[in-house]
Amino acid sequence: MSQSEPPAAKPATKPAAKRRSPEARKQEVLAEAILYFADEGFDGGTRGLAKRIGITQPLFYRYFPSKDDLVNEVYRAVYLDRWQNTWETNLCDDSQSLESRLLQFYHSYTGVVFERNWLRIYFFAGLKGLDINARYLRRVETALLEPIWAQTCAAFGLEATGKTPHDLVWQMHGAVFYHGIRQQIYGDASVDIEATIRLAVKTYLGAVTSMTKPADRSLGDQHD
Amino acid sequence: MSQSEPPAAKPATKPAAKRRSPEARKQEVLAEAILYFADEGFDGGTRGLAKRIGITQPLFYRYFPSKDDLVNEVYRAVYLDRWQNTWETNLCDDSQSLESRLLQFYHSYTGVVFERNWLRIYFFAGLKGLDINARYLRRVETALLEPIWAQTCAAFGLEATGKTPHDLVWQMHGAVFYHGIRQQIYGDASVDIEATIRLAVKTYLGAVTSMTKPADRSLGDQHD
DNA sequence: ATGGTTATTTATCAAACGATAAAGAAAATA
DNA sequence: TATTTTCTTTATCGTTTGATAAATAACCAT
Repeated sequence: MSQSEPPAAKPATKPAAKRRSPEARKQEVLAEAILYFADEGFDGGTRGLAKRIGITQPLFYRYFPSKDDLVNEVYRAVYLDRWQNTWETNLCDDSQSLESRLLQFYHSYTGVVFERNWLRIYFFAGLKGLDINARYLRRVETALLEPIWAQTCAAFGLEATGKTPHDLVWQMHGAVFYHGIRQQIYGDASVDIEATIRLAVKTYLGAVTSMTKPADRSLGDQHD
Repeated sequence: MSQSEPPAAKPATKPAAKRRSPEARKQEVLAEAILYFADEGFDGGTRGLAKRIGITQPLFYRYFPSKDDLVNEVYRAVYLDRWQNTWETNLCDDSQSLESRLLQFYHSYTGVVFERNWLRIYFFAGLKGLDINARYLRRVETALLEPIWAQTCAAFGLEATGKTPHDLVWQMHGAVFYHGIRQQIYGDASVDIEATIRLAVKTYLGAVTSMTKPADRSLGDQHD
């Protein structure tokens, strides 16, 4: 720890944070808070976060009225700001095959969602009972899964049964999402994510196909 | 205190916990701790837990050396003790069809795992970086998913490619597990769990079937 | 009843928490 | 340079946390 400061022997008192504009400082705090709360959970102390940033703890209260306000801004930054509207529009773009649209969507979606900070904060919030998760899930359903099912019905000539997405869509989505959980929450980074996506999409389309021709073959009744 | 307390009217001071045997008391504390930590997370205070049980806070330290020790016993009680060896044996019972074995297994498995306390503690532990989750997941893989794949290969006449379960098994498992997450973590209790199980098993068997007859039909390449 | 054992409580500690007020120091203005 | 502004720190408050020691009270054996 013996850092040799050029101008004479510094008393080694404190680094002291450089003075910054309120705008820049607030952004810096927010960015570091995302990393910090993703690591420690929302019970992480403000002093630990301050040390990580290199400022003193009371400085937070110049930029955020309370810790809760900081936490809420973290939510907003992680969830709302990372939502890509291209997901929805690309899913409905008829110029490509449904399969390639799904592959492309999940490639982009998992690129955002299967990130350590995103997923951990998502579960921290869910366990804390904040309505953020339920609202996000509803948005996923209406803005992503419902279009997926509608597009599927259109591609396969099925009549859409109301707007609610078929359970098969939830299954595909769950299979992909579970991969991210294994990877980011459990720390199991074994399998390739792209392979999981390809298999989930292929299985989904295969299941829908076998829905269209009901008497394809008696599967599920074989007694080995 | 030169004053006489009214002898009749109960002072309404404190209930005072009834004296119990160490064995019984420890079990009671452990049982309540499971409920408490599932609600509050592992950062829940020992005083809150004490009030819930109806004892005073220092009494914990007669039965558990520290809070961490109590937490560890909660893990053990929730994960290890609820594991059913019948899962593994029933999955390998050839007298029933593979489909009914899978349906029966997931019915029993989700009955244990899709319980609020189990799942919440599971994720609290996972987010805290405890190795419990990784170990449990490895047990699921070796004791459940590998047998499922082996049985599947046997039923369909496939040669098992090593022991590692095919990704299709992970997909089925993930689809089912994701349902529990939506239900217990996000609070979305919309769909029926049994329907999810049936669909996941059916989709899995269908996908395996289409693996056996490769040129069944060109699925996944249709341009609507 | 009497005395010993032990389950439980009261009282208390040191540390860490979120938060506030006042002092200090860098930048901006004059 | 002198003065004002404002970003940052020091010092501190009140509360809550996990944990310990000593005092109380219930049970058991005699």
